[in-house]
Amino acid sequence: MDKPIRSGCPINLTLETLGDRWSLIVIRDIMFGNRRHYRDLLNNSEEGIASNILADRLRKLVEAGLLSTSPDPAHKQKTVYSLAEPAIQLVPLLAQMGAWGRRFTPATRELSIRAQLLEEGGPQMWAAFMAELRSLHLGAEAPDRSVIRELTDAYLAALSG
Amino acid sequence: MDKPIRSGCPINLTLETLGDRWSLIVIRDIMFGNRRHYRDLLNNSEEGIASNILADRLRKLVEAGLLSTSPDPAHKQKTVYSLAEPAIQLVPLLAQMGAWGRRFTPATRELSIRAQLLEEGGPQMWAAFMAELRSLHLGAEAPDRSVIRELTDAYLAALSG
DNA sequence: ACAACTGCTTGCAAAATGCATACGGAAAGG
DNA sequence: CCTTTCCGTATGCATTTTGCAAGCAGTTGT
Repeated sequence: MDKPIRSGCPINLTLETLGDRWSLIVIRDIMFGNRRHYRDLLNNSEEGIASNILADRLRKLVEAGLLSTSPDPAHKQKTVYSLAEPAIQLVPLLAQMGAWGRRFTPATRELSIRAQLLEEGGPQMWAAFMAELRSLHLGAEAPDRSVIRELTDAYLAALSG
Repeated sequence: MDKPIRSGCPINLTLETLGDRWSLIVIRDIMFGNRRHYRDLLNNSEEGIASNILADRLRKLVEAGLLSTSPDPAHKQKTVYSLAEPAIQLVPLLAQMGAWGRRFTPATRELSIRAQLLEEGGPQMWAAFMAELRSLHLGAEAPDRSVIRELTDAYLAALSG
């Protein structure tokens, strides 16, 4: 059942886990958009992910230990998807991806604001963001600083500006 | 001919450029292994890339401005592949990928040594590495520090240790 | 002269992706 | 209640991507 590992190189293994067009998109939406349900991820997907692909990726990411699921107490049919610690530690990777994309791809201004903030904030801001994610997803204590609010405010300001 | 862009998000655009199983593997081998020719990339591939996939990726990466080609003065049939500036600026991204893979995947010890060094070296070491790559690939002046040698020495030591 | 090597292509099978539609059950609105 | 909408998927099917083996015309080393 397990597909064979191509090599023990950490870069290769990261690619074998996350190196497709959708896995990191799903994690990005959960992380930055706080989308916790399947429908939320499906309908508010900026890129228009297909329903079967989304279901498949969620299943694989749970299997790989990057996400966890729990029933939604407020709605018997809903499943809540949460980031596990390995996914939370993708913050620096996603920050670098945003930084690179901002420089070398035709990213739009509004969608680049958050990447810019996260790049300028550096490792200190990433750590604050991860602390906040541990609070939102793992039940850790809430930190003082809300990076998500900082990012969202900047994004909304860019939209209206 | 151009495939349509799915969204202007910098993370998505980075994935559309590099988010497949092989593109970053090819860049990694050129960057860390200094493999500059097609056969070198094909035969010394740790992961066993297929010849048609390699040819396709090299073509796409050149098109995307990440690599450039030049004739090899010493061999009329050989093409030299060089990293362009956008690829050199993937160093921080690859460093983060190595760091994540080292923590959360079953990476082998020997192949993780370089990732560990690059992680511990931090942005300062990344900058030195990029300066060295600009010297090797873009004809810039040679820097004092050779990060490639540091990495290779550590790797060879790990092999024999 | 000849074998080995150069970058790359071709044919073809297998797998992944994309899209529309369907699902049984649960919630929401009248 | 009763109907509509919403829930997280599954299914069928076409298209695209990947993977593997073999081949090719020209160049190089022996």
